[in-house]
Amino acid sequence: MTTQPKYQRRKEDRPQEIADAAFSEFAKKGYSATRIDDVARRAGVSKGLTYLYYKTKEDLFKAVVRNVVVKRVDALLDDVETTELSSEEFIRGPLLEFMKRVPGSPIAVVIRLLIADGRRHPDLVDYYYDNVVARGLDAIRRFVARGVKRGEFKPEAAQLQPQLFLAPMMLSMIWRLVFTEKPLDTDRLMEDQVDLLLARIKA
Amino acid sequence: MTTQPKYQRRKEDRPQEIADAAFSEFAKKGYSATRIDDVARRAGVSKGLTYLYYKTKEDLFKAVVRNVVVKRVDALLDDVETTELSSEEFIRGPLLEFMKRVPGSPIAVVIRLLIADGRRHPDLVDYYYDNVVARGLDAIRRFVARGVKRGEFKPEAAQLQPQLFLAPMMLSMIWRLVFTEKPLDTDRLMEDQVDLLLARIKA
DNA sequence: ATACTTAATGACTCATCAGTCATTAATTGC
DNA sequence: GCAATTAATGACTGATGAGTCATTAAGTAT
Repeated sequence: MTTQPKYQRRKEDRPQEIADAAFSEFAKKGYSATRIDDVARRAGVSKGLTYLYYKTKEDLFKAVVRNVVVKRVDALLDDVETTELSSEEFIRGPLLEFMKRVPGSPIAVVIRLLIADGRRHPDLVDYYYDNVVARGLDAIRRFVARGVKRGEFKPEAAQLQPQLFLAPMMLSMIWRLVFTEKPLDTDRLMEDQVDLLLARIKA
Repeated sequence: MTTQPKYQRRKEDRPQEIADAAFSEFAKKGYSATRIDDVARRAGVSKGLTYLYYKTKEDLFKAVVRNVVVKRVDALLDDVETTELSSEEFIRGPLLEFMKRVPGSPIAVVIRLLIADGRRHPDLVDYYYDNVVARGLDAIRRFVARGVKRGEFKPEAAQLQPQLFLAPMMLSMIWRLVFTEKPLDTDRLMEDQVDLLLARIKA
């Protein structure tokens, strides 16, 4: 019987594992109610190790948010730029699908964390705004402009605030976060908004 | 020179004063970052007195939410029932005005608290849902139904989810809470949504 | 005036938890 | 194999803050 080691050294994987565990804990309990001890236990490491890779709890929090955010946004934005679909088809297809997924995704969790604790982490809010919100809104604007240029949308469409597309998604997120068990057909909400908007802007 | 007393006994006013102070502190820092000591100082009383009127921090939190909520909702709902205006006039007038005020009002602060800490206070969420959300949604539904009956709206209007009216208000609230300094014409957002909806449902 | 009731105080306790660091042991290089 | 390196541990510290309670003194009744 070989004496099995108490642990293995895995300096490449630990930071990611700790960040993943932290995401789960933050998602479950929010920032301040989450204890580093719990994060460590979930990641299967000691408390001390967490501090080897992340100097403070705040550092860990920021790493988690950046982590979750960066991965998700790029795919859709690329899609917007390269799609072969007509504007209406793209909106009713990939864009709607994306929006429907958001309220149940980790993005919703990050939003909750930003709402709850954003004021204590202004640089994080800025980061999120620059990398998600600004880019997303800009993509919508360019997409609509392209539709106008192609003659698919009326010229006035360019005047619309892009947030109008996202408002039901936002409400759906909040609804699910707060009133988890109360029913709401969030998919239909977003479909109806798309209908309203397309009826208004289609050429 | 009369020796002036160190304090006055004002058992009628203290609870309200403490709740008001707590609202300000919760609004500024969120639930868990707020210390009872700060609440007491702001209310001009000692920490111990807070515990005379509110057994725990959680009790105080609940009192604050109920306090803010109850006052605001009734006025508008009465208005919906008794207005002499046509449906469109009412929507473009009093309803829109109300919605525009919400993102900057204490209601927004309560929403933030519910998003951040609602999961630890499920009975509070229920209370809020029953007294604000359910009543508000129901009022919109009845209002639309009345418009249909009067021939102002198409019959299909009754099928709309009332949340569609509120989505931009929700987004505006969150935007202001998180991205305080980033510009967004939240008033126009709500006006545009009302335009979209009226265009769809007007008879 | 005097005794009584209770609003109000603030020093204290106790639990929690972020962050430290001396120690242990897995791995690497020779 | 053996030493050097450093990933990883976990007991400890110090600060913080919720909640307590013995004490004080403002108001009230007699």
